[in-house]
Amino acid sequence: MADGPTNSSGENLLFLTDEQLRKGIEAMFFAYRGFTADPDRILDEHGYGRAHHRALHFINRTYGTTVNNLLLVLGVTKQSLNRVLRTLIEDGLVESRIGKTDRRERNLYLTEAGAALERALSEAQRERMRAAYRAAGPQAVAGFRQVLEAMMDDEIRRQYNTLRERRT
Amino acid sequence: MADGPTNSSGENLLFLTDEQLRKGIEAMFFAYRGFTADPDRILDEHGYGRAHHRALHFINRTYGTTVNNLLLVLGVTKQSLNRVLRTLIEDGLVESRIGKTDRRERNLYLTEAGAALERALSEAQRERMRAAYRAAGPQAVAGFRQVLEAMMDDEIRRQYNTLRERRT
DNA sequence: CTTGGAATGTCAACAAGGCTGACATAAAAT
DNA sequence: ATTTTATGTCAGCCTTGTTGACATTCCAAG
Repeated sequence: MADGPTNSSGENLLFLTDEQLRKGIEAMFFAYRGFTADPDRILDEHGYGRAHHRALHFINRTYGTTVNNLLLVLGVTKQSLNRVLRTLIEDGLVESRIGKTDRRERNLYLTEAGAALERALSEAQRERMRAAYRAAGPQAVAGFRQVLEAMMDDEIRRQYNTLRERRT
Repeated sequence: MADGPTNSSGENLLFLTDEQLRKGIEAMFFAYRGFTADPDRILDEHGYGRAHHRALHFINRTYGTTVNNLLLVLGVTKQSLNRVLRTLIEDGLVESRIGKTDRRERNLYLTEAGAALERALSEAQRERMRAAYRAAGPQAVAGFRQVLEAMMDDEIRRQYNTLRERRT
């Protein structure tokens, strides 16, 4: 099952052929397609795209976040994010309130309808993730997370690690 | 390290909270960004996008593949693929030969220049994958691959499994 | 053999969502 | 008080997805 010989501590003896790495690359590509497939279907019914999903997800996660905050996490330009936000606000899924301390900022919140769509999307995605986790087992899940974390860019990993438990 | 209690065989006792699953979802999102970051930079210098990378990758992998074959793997429409292929052919990175047995088909090959770019792209991507694998260790890598496979759609998993070793 | 359908690939036009540039407004600094 | 900086919005471009229309080639039914 392991991809090469190891010593007792399981470190430093990974012999990785280009072919093994290539296989990993393709696994990542194909798995990501599966990962987005279910929410994509739901989004399509509502006339939205993946960009809307990402926005809903992170607004839900960090209640009252600002536009600036959001685009740091999403890694897109504010102009690009703005288009998506505008439609979500117009459609009544997101509420944008002028900042209390800094009136340049806009604090973002999901409305009831926004929260409902977010729930539907993330439930579909969680369902697939849950099934994959169940099929692979807890040890595999731990390894999965370790490799993914190691694959992130450094600043992003910090972002990722500052997630804290939240109630919906 | 495990995500929940397990019995001796490590199966069937995964208690997955929504928060744990949400963390996995975000890990996937952020890791995929890292995964594509290095090739994206190279592509940008050449005026290409991710679509070109995918085409180069799979043409390299399955030498002489047809357009039809390719778009099944890539999961896009032939019209979309065609635009990308056309530029690659015009730029002399890909050669398109009329099929020998079926003259409707086009067999696709990388030229020397195309192979060189593919090598540069995949080397950058492999380097990140290699670093992540090294950091996480062989057991984690095995788990990573298991979860990714479980996350794919069924037909895609078949595609993925029919990969065979190839020399560049 | 011919003819009608199915398969393969190309061309055209449209939509989503990236991008940069220009700008209004608010805050901060000089 | 005025300049500089930060946040967010509006306009327009480009890549890459989409569907529709079509030419070519193959194959099967008559």
